Amino acid sequence: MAKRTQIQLTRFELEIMEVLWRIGESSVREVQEGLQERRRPAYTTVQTIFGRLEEKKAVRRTRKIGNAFLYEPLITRTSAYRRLVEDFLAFFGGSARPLVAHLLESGKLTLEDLKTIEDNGTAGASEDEK
Amino acid sequence: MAKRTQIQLTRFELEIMEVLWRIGESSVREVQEGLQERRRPAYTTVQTIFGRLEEKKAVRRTRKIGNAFLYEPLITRTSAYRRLVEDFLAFFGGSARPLVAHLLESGKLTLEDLKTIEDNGTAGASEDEK
DNA sequence: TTCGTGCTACTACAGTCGTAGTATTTCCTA
DNA sequence: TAGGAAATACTACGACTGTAGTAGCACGAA
Repeated sequence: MAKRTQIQLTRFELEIMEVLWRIGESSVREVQEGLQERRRPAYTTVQTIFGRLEEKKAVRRTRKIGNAFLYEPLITRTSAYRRLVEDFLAFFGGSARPLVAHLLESGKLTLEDLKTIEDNGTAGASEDEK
Repeated sequence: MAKRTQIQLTRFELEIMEVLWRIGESSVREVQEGLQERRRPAYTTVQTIFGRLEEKKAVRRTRKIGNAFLYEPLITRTSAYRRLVEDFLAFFGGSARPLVAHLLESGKLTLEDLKTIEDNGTAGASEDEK
């Protein structure tokens, strides 16, 4: 194991990152405005989160425009979700199969879905880093 | 929707419940001893959690043996996990498909797995309440 | 050069969680 | 019936999260 991308993000931190991944390098203001209206906390709240994301090395300041800093993501979307999923999978003994089984049983997923995923999937997985 | 079984349990609470589901109605002491040795907190810690589980209406006291209370689960394993899964799914837009897609992409799940699940699954889902 | 506006830095706070100690009560046993 | 063991009841506390206020600095416009 070389590259520890094992950063644990909270729900809200992830929402912030989501915007950052979408619009790329940007200021606190831009990210705050990038959040959907409902669920848009105060500017300083977003700022606080940026501080925490910086500590966690999930983002970094790149430069200053006017008197505002710009931030860029330091981790990829995929790696963040990887961590999230792994943690979650721990509830199911660390293995994905019981989870999928549960999803089927509870009707969250149908056999149709699986078929579709099988057909589409895997081949076209690009878009992201390793 | 009739029966709100929407109780949110934390990791540790779920571990406690897991023991309770396994061994059935039992005392704090029994549950504590039912936890695997590593990861076995102080007796009073388990007790505290039982208090919280009681507040959340996830367990209730049934009777007293000696000077100890017995507890029984008020919710089923399935419903607890349902809630857990739903919350988690929210990260993926509430739908299971993107999650499964992610699992495949990240290698957590293989196409073999899916096949197996498809073959076994669904038919034999019994074991639990509605 | 002086303001005003916006941004940063710092501080705060309540709720949840994991963790456990202490004080008090309750039972059984000798 | 008195004593000790074990359980309960209550309290605490630090880390983490979501939330935001306030003080002060910086930059651009006038």
